[in-house]
Amino acid sequence: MDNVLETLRERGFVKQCTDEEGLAKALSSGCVVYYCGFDPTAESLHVGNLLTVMANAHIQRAGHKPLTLVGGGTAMVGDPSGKTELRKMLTWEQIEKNARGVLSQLQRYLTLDGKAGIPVNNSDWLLDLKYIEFLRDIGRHFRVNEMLRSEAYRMRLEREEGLSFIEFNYQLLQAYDYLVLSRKYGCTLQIGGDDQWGNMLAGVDLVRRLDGKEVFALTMPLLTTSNGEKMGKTARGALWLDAAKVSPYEYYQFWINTDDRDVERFLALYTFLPMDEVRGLGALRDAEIRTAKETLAFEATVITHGAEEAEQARQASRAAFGGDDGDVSAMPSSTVEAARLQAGIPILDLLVETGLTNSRGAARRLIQGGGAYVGGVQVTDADMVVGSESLEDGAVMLRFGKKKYHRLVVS
RNA sequence: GGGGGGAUGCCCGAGUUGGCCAAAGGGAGCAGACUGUAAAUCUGCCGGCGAAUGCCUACACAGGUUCGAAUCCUGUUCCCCCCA
Repeated sequence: MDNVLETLRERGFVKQCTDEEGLAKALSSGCVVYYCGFDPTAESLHVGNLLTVMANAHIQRAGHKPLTLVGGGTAMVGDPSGKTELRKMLTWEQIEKNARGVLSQLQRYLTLDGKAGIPVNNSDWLLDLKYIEFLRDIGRHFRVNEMLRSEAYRMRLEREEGLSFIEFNYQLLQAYDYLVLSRKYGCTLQIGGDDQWGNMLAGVDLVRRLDGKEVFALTMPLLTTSNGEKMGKTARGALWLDAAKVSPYEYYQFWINTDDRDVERFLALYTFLPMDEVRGLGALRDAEIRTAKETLAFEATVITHGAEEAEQARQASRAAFGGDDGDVSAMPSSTVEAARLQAGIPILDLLVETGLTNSRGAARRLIQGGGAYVGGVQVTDADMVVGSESLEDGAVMLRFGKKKYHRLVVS
């Protein structure tokens, strides 16, 4: 069994580890049962979660067994780690719904058949906990001074918003999860984002104290782009992995717009390409690096949405930006009745209806700024009416700025 | 429980001797130029509707004073700090 830890390190996944040597040894001497938690705070995962998902995939591919913990119980409480403010409480119904969505997404990246990988949900053991019992058995092992010192809580204590007691409990619950999984499945490794470090250590300590067992924790770095932005965040919010929220085309666009400086790093983290290929692509310079970005976008889209969708996204992307070749059909589009187009549709209405802009005022400003195009021709008049003369191959191609396209297909 | 402070547009943050406030400034975002669907830079925009010097909605929530309130008063909610 080759050393996954080395692979992870080489690809940039490793941030902190409780005992690297010990872990390397464990990983190379047999199948390790490991766990990684995802709190179902939304019905879909996003690119920010993708890093740990990829790490999970590498470890499973190396022959180890993941327990993917969807935190239905912990989501009832809410993790303050890395959060600058109290997040709003979710209802149980919402959490359950989210949990189903999250789990089904994880199945795209990992084999979770109950044997090679096992989905678990901490609502199974957290929801029925007895308060006093829990305090006596688990709570007494936690030192508040120590907890307060941890980065995760300190940040909140320094802020105006403060920290509520319910959030303060989060760490105990996560630590308890580790204990349960250790006992029930022989789990000996927890992985997660570096903001989880404190919670993970608490778990490692708890298992050692109660059961005298040595278990490991391994964190992934919290990525920021070279521009200093949080990875996976766009102005519109998170970049979701759910095709219904973010189409494969948009997803592909996100990746192909990667900053030059991030290309090699992202290829290593978000694709399964061998490292020598990654380095080769990362060495490209100037306009050539677009090739590398295309590879990144394609591979990343394959992993999340499948080869077929990725191919379509690539074709659409080429059609929009690369010239004439490519297939336009995967571009964002909507339909319009032939009769309506015949009669003519004001450009302002069209821009709003297609979602390219959210108000007529914004559309007007866009046109004044010269950023709107119909069929490749710049719109100069905000009162322009689009009619069937703008049709090309049964559709009208609208463009908003440099990067946003929309095909209006006649039905 | 007592006392003090605070809640402003996507975020941060001015503004609180009532009108000049759709609200300074910064960031983010969008567009234009330059480029390589990159970065940096410069320019414009940045609540909604609108052709508009116009209207509507907005400064935690609900009322009130006033010709007129983000700014004053009352109540409510939430947050922070000090004391218990």
